[in-house]
Amino acid sequence: MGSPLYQKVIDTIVARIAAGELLPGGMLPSETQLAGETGVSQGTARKALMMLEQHGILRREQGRGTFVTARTPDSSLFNFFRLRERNGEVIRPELIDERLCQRPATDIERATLQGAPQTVIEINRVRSLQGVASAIETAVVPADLFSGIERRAPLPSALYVLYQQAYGCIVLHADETIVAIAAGPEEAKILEIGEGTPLLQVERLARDILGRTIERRHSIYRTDRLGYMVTLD
Amino acid sequence: MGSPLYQKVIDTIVARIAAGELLPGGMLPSETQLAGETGVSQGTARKALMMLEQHGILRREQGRGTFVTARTPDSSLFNFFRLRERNGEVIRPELIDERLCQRPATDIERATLQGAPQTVIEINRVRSLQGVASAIETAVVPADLFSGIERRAPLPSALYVLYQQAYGCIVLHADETIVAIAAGPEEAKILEIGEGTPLLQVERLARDILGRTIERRHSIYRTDRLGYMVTLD
DNA sequence: GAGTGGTCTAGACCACTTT
DNA sequence: AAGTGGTCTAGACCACTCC
Repeated sequence: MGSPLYQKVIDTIVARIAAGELLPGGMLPSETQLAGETGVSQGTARKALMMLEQHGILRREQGRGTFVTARTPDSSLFNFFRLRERNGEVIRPELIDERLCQRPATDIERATLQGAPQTVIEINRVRSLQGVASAIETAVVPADLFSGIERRAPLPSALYVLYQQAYGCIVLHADETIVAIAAGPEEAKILEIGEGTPLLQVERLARDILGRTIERRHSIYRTDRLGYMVTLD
Repeated sequence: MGSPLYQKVIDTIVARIAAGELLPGGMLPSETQLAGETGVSQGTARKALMMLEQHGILRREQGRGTFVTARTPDSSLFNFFRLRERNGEVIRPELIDERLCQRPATDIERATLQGAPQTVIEINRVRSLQGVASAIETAVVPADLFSGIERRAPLPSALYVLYQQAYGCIVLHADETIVAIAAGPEEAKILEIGEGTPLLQVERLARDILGRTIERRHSIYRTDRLGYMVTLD
């Protein structure tokens, strides 16, 4: 094998997390223990741990230990819900409507979602921000990967916490395409705005810790008082 | 001093780059040389170099050496111009109009831009994408930091390359706020669209290698055929 | 072949947290 | 006091690039 030793250590840790042996929030063995288990030196185990920390998979605290990053409602909100007040403050969205349905996957869903699923679950939700209906979200996930999710309704506000806790899918990364659209009759009615009002449309592909695309999400936001904040580097 | 040794190494390298002693694209001394110069071990110098590589400030190539990241027109386009075709392909924008003016800074500009400038340069440009006027950009920079920039008109398409090559400001990071707006009479005329057409408005604060906010940028995009692509993690 | 970064080891000491 | 991660060192060997 041409891969470095630390990569093997990384792979075993990621596999253990994905398999549920290491639970989010749980503590890993110490550097020396891990080194012994995997047959490498402490420095090499350390390198693996530091790389996983930088990927956001682990959290390390001096004097305490190394822990699996838990996707809490707060961290999920902060990382993957990008609507902010104009001054940058985080907003707590409120769920005001939710519908789930199971349906055949479209071609593009089959082509992009993990496992090329024949069937998907579609989750339609409307969120209210500061008392104003402001977001229409449609999440689509493979039915086989998230079997039984429809029986868990009503779902928590932060879906990614559910994905992690109930299905072991830790969402770490998302690619988004943002465009401006005019409100159609549907959106106008739900958001209580005039037809033609400019809205932000965000298409998201979310990937989990294993790099699998596990969700397609289509969101529409009112941005008359709020802004969608992102970072480039 | 309570700071680790590698931080000192990082600081000296960043200072040398900011001072123009190390030019973008230029090669740094080898790990062992750098270790000797700064009085640390090779491993410590290595750690500093790796951290700078992860911040995008350096680029390391096995067998060749370590180089200062050069902001080329291509890399600048790729990193900081996020309009893409719907399939994700990069687009080369064309400059079709440019105006510069010098004016007093507004309160918010003085509060956010490096050095609390009294005077700023405003750069207004219109870009065409695939033959269609599609972007109206307004960049505002401190006049003292970019003195004489008005005499360089017409400016290159990639402003960040100019900032780097002529003024030593290496832009590495940007925070953006995105909202949907309706085209007003001005935008409608320039972009040859109907008033009220939904447009994407992006407000950007760009920071350089020293963490200084050196540019405020206000961009308006047609997104009827293109999309603004970003990544979250 | 000489010089570069990439990997790996073994061990030392420090700072912090917990008991 | 014991255990954890954080820093630092010194040295080895490998893979790659360039001459």
